[in-house]
Amino acid sequence: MITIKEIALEANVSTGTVDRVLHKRGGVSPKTEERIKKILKQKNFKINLIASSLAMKKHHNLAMLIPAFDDDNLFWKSPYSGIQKAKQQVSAFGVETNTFIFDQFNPKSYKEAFVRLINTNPDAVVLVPIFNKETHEIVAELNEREIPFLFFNVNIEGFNNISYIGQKSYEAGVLSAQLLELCTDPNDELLIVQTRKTLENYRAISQRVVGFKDYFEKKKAKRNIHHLEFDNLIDLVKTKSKINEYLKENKSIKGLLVPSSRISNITSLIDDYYLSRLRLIGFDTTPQNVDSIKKGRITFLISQKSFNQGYKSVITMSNFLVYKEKPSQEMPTPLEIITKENIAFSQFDKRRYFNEK
Amino acid sequence: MITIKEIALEANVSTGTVDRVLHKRGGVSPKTEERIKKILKQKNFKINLIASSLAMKKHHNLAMLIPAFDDDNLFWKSPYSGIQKAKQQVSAFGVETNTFIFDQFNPKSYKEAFVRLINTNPDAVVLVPIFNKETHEIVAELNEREIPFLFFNVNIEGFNNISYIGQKSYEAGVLSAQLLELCTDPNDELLIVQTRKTLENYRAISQRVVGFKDYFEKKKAKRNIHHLEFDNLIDLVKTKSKINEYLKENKSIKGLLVPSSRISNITSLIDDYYLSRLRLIGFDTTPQNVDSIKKGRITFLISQKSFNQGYKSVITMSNFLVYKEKPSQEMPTPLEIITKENIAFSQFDKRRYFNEK
DNA sequence: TAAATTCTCGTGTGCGTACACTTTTTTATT
DNA sequence: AATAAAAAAGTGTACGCACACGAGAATTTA
Repeated sequence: MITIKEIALEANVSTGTVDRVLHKRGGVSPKTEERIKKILKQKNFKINLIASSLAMKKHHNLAMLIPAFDDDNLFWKSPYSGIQKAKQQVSAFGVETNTFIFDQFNPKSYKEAFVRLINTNPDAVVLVPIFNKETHEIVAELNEREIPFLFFNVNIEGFNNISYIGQKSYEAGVLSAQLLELCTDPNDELLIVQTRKTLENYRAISQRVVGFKDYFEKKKAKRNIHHLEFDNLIDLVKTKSKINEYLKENKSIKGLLVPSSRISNITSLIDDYYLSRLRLIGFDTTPQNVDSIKKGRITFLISQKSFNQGYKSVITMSNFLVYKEKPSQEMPTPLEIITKENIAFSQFDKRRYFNEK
Repeated sequence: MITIKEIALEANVSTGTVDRVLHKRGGVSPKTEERIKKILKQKNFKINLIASSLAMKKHHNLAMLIPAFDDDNLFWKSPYSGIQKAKQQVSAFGVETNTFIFDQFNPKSYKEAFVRLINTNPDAVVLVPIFNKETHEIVAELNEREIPFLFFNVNIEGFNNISYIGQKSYEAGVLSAQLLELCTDPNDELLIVQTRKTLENYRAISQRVVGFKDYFEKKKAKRNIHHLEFDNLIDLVKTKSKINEYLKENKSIKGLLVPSSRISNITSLIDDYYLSRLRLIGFDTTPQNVDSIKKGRITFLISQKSFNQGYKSVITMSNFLVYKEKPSQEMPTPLEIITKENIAFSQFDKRRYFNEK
């Protein structure tokens, strides 16, 4: 391994001068610079990132703005865990992470959390831009202060975020259509069960539905697709009877799609009698969904590996801060297909990744 | 961030003593050790891995023994790429990696490559134990020299390898059965197409077949399962007529399983007429298979993420060398389900992982 | 020739590791 | 009980490598 020292020796300068060339900090005569650059190239010098990180020890402040999770809706627990894991790792590089939590159904709490966040003077921000209007205000503030930011899990187009890390919703919908097509007959009818707009990340969900429908239209494989929409999931008795009633009346429905992470809430309401004739597809490996698929009450889950999303967001932003490494504008998460038979192997490997880089 | 220095100060000892406690190197009185441990815990001390790696800088020699790949069989290209990537990362930690290649159909070349390998005096070995008898000899030598080793991709039981990193073949077979069951009707018949014993990693392939059959037996979902076996894939004309003939005669066959990575070789022989009525499942994302699935000539691929296997093997062994971190005896790779609609998102993320650990 | 500017050097810093060395404690011997 | 010898415990510090700053040297400009 070639070190700066060796380069310096060869070029008849000190390590400091080589370092200044490496980091383009100026103050080196063109002649010397050329000479050093040539030797660097010739010897194929690569900065030792370990030593580099140790020496820098700049303190960066990375702020996260993400929704809270609770027993009722555990979806956000998983990215949160990913963030926690990444946090430990980047801390060795002098990147401190502070997480600010908001209520995903309350735009006001989103703004308030952001105010708290911005008061800590972050060097970069990772956020889940759930609310459109408020995000405009937040981004305006970030731009004014020239703070780089990236979106994760939820995307809104038209901002200068340095990256988006998350699922492509439309494509996820297409995939769910393909799977349902494969495991039903051409004449079977399908049912989409949705919850009301305000209950979830509506943009992603509706994109999934569009992708789902487009799939059949493009293939000219006409299917009769039914819709059921519920205002809430609180009045379970009413919801239950409504959905079972519907399945009773429409005997040809053989496939069910829940385009949100709520599929296990839905399947728990369906009578076993109807359940047994259905193929069921949902999204995200929430603890409840995992439980349901293990029991055979869900056919497929499409996972967005939200643990990895959280993890990757922090790592990506940290790399940007520490190494000025620009990420690609979009980093789509894999569309992982989960069934009863492979779920045991899909869990994120909780052991340390390591070394890496 | 708490440093060793601060701990030492607090405990009234030198940094050397703290270090000895941290690494259990002995030579510390129980009383002092207790005191230091208490302070470590209380202050929640975590080793700064950056500084640690820099300080160690021992030079480890990690040797790899893996099969070659060529245009005809590209399977081993992917783990090789994973190894290459990991190589770069661990090099910063003073772990050098040397790869020795052998012909996967030639036991002699396996032994020969090993002789070359052992002459470089490696500190640890990562290998693909394709040949049973020769592996016994190799392991004997490794044990005598007390060189730790791990298996990847191919497993043989009964050795003292520190870990196995790869797919669980039986479970992969079970999964393929579930998928075929889901996308065919209960009365449809199924066909398994195999190549001859010597052509591939036979152990894994037969385990997949066992898993496949067990799935239907355990569910008491009797299926008529046909078998076709080919001696080679060279006499394409003969093979082609044989397989099409068979499909012609057995009109109820609606699902096809190729339990190796050769599915695209097989599907390319099948007439479109028969292909269109079949659901097809194969293994591994070789370039040919990827091409076929994109064209819709394969329904499902079950990928073992062999890139990751290679990557993980190197990382795991490197962690063992550098940090004495014992891996679990078995590290199963995810059983990734690939379809036409999600393959674009399944490619291993080639960007740097980073920082991690 | 003095002053200003540009270039280069030397070195302390980050933090943990490991080895050579000194100090303390224990054990054995008379 | 005194002393020597051996073992155990603990100390001090050079090292890994890149980074960046203060200061000095060389060059240019006034």
